[in-house]
Amino acid sequence: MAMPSAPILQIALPVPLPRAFDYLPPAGHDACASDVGRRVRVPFGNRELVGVVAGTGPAAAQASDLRQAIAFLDQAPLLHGELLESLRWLARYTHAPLGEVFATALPAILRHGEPLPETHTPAWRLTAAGQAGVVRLRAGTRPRRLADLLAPAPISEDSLDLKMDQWRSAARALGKRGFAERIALPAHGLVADRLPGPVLNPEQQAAVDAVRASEGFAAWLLDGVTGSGKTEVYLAAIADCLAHGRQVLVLVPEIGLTPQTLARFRSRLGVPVHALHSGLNDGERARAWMAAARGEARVIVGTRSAVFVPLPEPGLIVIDEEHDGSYKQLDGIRYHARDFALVRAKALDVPVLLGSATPSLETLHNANGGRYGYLRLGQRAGDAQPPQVRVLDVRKRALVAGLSPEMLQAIGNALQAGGQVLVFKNRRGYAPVLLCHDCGWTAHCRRCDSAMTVHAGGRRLQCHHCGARQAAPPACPDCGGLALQPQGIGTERLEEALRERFPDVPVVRIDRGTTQRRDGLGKLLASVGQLPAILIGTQILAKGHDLPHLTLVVVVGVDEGLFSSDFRAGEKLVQQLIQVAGRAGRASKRGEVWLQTHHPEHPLLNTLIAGGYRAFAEGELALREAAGFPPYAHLALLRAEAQRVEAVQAFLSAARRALAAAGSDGIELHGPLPAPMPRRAGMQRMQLLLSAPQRRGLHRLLDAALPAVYELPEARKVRWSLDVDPVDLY
DNA sequence: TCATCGAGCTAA
DNA sequence: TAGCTCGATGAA
Repeated sequence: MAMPSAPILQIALPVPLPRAFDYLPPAGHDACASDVGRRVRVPFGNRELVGVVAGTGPAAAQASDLRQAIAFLDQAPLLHGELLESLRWLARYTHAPLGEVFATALPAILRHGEPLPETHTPAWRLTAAGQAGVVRLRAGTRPRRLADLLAPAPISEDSLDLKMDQWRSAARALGKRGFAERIALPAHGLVADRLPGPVLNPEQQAAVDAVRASEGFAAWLLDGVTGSGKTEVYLAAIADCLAHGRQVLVLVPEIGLTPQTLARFRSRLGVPVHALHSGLNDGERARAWMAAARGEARVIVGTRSAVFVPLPEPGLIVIDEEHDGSYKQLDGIRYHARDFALVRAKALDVPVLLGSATPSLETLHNANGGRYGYLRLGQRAGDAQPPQVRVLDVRKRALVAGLSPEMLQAIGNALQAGGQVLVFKNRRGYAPVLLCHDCGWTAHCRRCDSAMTVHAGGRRLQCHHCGARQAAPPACPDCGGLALQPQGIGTERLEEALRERFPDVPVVRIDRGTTQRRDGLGKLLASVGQLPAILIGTQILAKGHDLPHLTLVVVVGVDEGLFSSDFRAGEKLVQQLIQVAGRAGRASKRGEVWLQTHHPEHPLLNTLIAGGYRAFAEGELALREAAGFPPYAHLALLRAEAQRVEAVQAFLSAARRALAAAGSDGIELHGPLPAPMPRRAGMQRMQLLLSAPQRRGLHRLLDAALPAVYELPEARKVRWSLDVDPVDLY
């Protein structure tokens, strides 16, 4: 069809093959460099796929063997400039196919080839006749009130919902008389009311000034204890960017993006704030993404995947709670949103602000090495005082649902004094194990190497790893005995015990179910108000909502985290402890935090109590350096799973040989070893760990060896994936 | 004899 | 990854 000598399109397709595919351009088009980044529909096997043009090239020798692309889907490239180049970088860094990286970055609707969505918001405005005729409308009526609202400027339907009841019928009435009309307005054409913020304290002001003074790329660590007012620093820095006509991207952890957070940003910035998170449907996500691409969205607040929004007029990237684990994607393209945001900020030449009360050791290491600027907020905002932390030795104590008598006493006292109590236990369900007291049998998941968690007061069993559920057996399946007992404590059991002990006080358990619904947690907390109450929960409670009446935080079950084999377990435990502890005493009352443990002498606890997070982090960094762990070494984990262990073992052994053959450069290979959970959802799992002193060498080795790994015959028999910078080794 | 299932292969 | 082929198995 096309001339054999015409240039061809190199197209990245969403398939797990590490190469681009050559096509002839669609009929009537000549391929040229400006096609790069456009979406195209192409025949692939006997189906059609949507891909993105990754490049153009000279005609292959047998151009007539190539198939022809069906059509371009966009007039102009959808991916271009900085975002396109950063995504290419990400594909190289994760050693993932470019097409899959593009597919991860694009909203689902665009990935599937739908046309670009309309991003304008429906709004109402007065017509000229309306402007002139307002005075003739009877005062006090709804049409008159609406007309008065609309007189200064058009208002979006969303805002009208907030400003006036039953405005729709009034709008219809005005419309009928030709006084008002419904229009589509770009988001930035709308102005919201803007509330003034508090006066910044000197530390906050210094932080804002430092970020503002950055010329081009600069990374800033904002190290501030809970309640020190990091958000006010973000808001001031964002407002400054907006004033200079620049866009801002704000990344927040999965559970940090509450309606309250958004409302605060909206009311304080005076511009529309676009949210991008898992609660949105595909259409809403695509609209927010496109609004950013068109420069209509000025502030984008989103979770992990928001790191992929285009920023044509960038000014600043903020990463709140930068240490949070939810920034790492655990399947598919295993990117780290914080790290990718840094790469983008550098490419965009804008500052990036990393906030945390408990910075990750990677980030601290960068700050210590002078690569990141260091900004500290030492004092709590207002007159809030830091909580008092006590370690409670519960050895040889009679425990009620895992709580010692002193602890129950303390809870009682706090309630008596009119305060609220938070009980933190990082274990969902009723009990972690169901045990037969006669023969020692325990309930295990049939498809995983793990115990089933007891739920619903002992009536149901659930596997937290594969989601399997079943009714709890009435008798022991092994010996027939009736002595089945839930062992250990979960949040459900704590709830039961605390209700019994404190019958006059509301006891609220917070779990996935209660928080999944739109602002379910907010409603739940509102129902408690400021009366004495007990809140029970897992990590979910550690951040997000303000709990101003909390005077006591009780942490049960520190011990499980103290002796974990994962090298990051200590860091995670301490971060969690500090996050939870930070919930106490946010208002004028000084809060108390009690940690209950069987290991009061544990060095981790001692360091933490005596020196705080800083001391812990310095000690931990020294340990990591001595042991050759990140951030002093660079890891990559090759995982594989299959029904049969032999297949997994064979693949990883072959992969190891391929890696060794590519030259080792001081890189250590560990394994193949069984994964910490060797069987999950019926699959046998093993892994091969690569550890390198230098990042460069690690990537050189992977670049050299991975093509051979893709081609291994053993690879066909397993599902495998590579995770560069794995967060946990599971 | 036909239908169904799973393993293995290919895609430009 | 998705869709297809091919060979083995099983019910009628």
